[in-house]
Amino acid sequence: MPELVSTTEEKILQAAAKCFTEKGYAGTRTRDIAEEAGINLALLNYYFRSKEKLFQKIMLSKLEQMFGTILPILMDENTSLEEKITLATDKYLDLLSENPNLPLFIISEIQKETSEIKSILPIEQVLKNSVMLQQISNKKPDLDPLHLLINFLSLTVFPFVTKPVFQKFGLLQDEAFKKFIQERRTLIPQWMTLLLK
Amino acid sequence: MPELVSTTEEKILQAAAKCFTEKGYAGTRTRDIAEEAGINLALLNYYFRSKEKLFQKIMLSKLEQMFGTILPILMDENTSLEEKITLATDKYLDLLSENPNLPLFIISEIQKETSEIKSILPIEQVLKNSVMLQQISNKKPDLDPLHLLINFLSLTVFPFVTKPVFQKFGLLQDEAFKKFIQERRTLIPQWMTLLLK
DNA sequence: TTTGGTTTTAATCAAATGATTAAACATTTT
DNA sequence: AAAATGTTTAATCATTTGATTAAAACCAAA
Repeated sequence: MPELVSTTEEKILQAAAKCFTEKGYAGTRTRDIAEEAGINLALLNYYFRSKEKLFQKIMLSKLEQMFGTILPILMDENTSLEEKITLATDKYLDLLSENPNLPLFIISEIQKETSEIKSILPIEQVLKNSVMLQQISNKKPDLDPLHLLINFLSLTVFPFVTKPVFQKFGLLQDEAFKKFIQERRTLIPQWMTLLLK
Repeated sequence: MPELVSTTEEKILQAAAKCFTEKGYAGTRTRDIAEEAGINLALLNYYFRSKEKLFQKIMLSKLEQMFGTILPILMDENTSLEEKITLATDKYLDLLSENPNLPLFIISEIQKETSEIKSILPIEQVLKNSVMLQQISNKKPDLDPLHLLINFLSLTVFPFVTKPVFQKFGLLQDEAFKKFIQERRTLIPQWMTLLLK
């Protein structure tokens, strides 16, 4: 969804987000970003000092986009587990329909990354004490609740991660994929209910 | 599992597989591969002509590893759906435990790739006519069987794809992850049975 | 031991790439 | 308007990187 771009800085950020998420850090040349943004190559360094620094900015914003959406839902004390699941399904399918390669970008860059991300986003503590994990444990005391949380993420996120594979193999083109995701919007909560029984 | 390496060609192939799967095509320098293999840089070109050609060889072998394991199971006319599921779960959890970043490598490189992979691996026809999809359709005539196939792949493969993320965030270290996967070996068939009811 | 092919090495090339610089241009301040 | 500050540009630098070359080392057959 092309936002209205004004300042040079914003143009660079948007172009960088596009290049990095499509081609990864190593596969993106600073000249790609400059061209995509329609600016002079030197401006990139003028505004962001280096390719690495620019990348950090993009990665951080993508991490916030990815986890900022779902964490508040998982932490909410005032909703039931069922409500959390339908809410999270809806929010995530919306977010990922708009940003299909958001998860793949984060996953593959984190795998390559050597630096410490833990410090900027303390997911561990947040997740371990999350209300949702508690609620799952209550329903299924005999099972590590992480299984069901990962099942939920799998059912929701995995289709987007593998989208390029299916499309390259001629399976599930754009329209069909849209319909497919639309169907899962109601199916995933039903499936999760079954798994929680 | 470090195989016994003999010829130079094999050393290069193994080193290339390691580098490419860990750092991707763009993130790997031919010098990395040479160093990892303990050979002179020029030998890489002597044996494989170019980085690109070497990469194609690795990618093809990884695709075969990834799909060669499961396709025969999905196509088998002589096993029930339930047997297929337990068999495929076992085979895949074994394969992925040995090669944790196999799926992420294939997915992210295919996403970046512009070339045509369809021709070398005609997944589409194979999958669409697979016995397993038929068997799923028989059990759940009202649902696109692709949903359940993708659910199965999600439950099985997704944990490995997101492994680096969880580990970077201090969640699920090596031993815990092993145990986690071990648990899923029996859980996934149970869950699939529920979803097929 | 010589011969003839194969494999390996060190040195080097050309292109690509991240970054910098000095000057030009634009905008704001005085 | 002039000066000062901020932004943009073209040109260039220094490294990195994929690839090549010519010579050396190796090895099996004669």
